[in-house]
Amino acid sequence: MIDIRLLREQPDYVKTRLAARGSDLGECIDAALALDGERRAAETRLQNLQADRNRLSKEIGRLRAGGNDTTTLEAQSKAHAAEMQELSNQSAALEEKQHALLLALPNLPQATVPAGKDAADNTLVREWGEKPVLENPQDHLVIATRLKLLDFDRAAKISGSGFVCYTGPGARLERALINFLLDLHTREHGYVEINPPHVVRSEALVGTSQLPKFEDQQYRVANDDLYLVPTAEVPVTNLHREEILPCEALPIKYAAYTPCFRREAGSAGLGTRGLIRMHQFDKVELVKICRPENSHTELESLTADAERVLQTLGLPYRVVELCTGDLGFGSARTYDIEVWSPGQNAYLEVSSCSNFEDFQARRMNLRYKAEDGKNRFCHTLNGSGTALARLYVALLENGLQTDGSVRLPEPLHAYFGAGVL
RNA sequence: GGUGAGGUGGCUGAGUGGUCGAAAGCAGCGCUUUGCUAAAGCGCCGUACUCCUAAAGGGUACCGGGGGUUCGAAUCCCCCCCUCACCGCCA
Repeated sequence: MIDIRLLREQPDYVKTRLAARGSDLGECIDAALALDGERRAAETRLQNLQADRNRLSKEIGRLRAGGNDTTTLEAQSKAHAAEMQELSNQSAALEEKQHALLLALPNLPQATVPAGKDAADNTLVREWGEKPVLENPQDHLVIATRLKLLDFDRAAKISGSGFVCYTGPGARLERALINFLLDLHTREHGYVEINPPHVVRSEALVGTSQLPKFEDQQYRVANDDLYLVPTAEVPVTNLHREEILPCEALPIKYAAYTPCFRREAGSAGLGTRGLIRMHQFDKVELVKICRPENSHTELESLTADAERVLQTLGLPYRVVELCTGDLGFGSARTYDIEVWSPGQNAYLEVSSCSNFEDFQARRMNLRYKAEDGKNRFCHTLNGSGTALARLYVALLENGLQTDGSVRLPEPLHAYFGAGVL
């Protein structure tokens, strides 16, 4: 959520920065500012009346204690009751409208984020690894079907399209990847492992800005008004919602595995074959909560931690920085890590490492107590430690041998128990 | 699903309808004493909004949320939410 004060004091600055995202939010901002003015006028008037009433009430108390008559003062105090009621209703209504508008505004991109319209304008930051030379690259779906790792047809029977059933060694490999990632991040990168609830309240989704704007992307459990998590970012970031953290507790680093549920309503990509885009997928997420002055370097190290996964597995990848037009709703800056997929002959996003600055923290009222005693908003960051389905794709396609088998990278052997599928 | 107990400032925890924004303690900050540490003493120490060009300084609101009673509500009444405990049912 954008600071209303920034909006009030530098509306044009906010407008130009948001305009870089490509959607014109000028009207929305003007509306919020107009409401702000109205609200404050009503509040000021109300507060003056309240001050008046408080003074009279005190006076009445004093007089009564002395046994004096107070009917005149009581009448005076009552005189403004109707107007006060009206003003109070007004300012509450205005406040609510303004809040709704503010929740609908995306985060400001950082000044250094390259300007651009869509993914085509993202900038290449670095590349790593050698693409394997394959005589006959195959799509992961072909490989997985031959090796009986996945069963899409039966998954569709029980859950509909967009779901997969991992079978036999296929299921075992998925489990191996989860363990491998959690161990890597907790043992070598200093993250604390979290296993959060997979179903959350709406407030949690508001906190990480999936709601109110992206309601139609969420799976809702109607009976209890709960939501299936679209990413572990939601429960894990919200762990400290409404808290004031001691400054020495920062940075907080969490790693969490959860399945992720997304309706992908209106998504063109859902037609994609295989594992690339599904309603349910596994992910190991990294979340950091840090001090504002450190969030810049924390994003770099978060990205490095996520890259380390691919380096350890020897999978070629590249890092791109998202341009202003491609940036997610809550993000001020994002690096995408894209793994090479020989079967698609393209790069696939596996990790999205974002700095939300204080955008989420303001929504969650997540603060820390600074050395000077002031409570300040934290900065939050996260990186999808890896969308496992796409990592899975990359492993199958990059590890394909001439005999049709798939060789797994050595670091996985301890988890999978065999080097070859 | 049933019953009970609770929700007060960063934390713990008092609070009779009228100087209660709220006792006390802890934590924090400052000062004094001290060679250092420790200890002790004294003082300061909530948040949001708002008025003011700004500072200084005012004002208002906030004791889970929302209504109500009242000149006046942390305190009385109603509804809701949440937390905890126990019981039942199921895994």
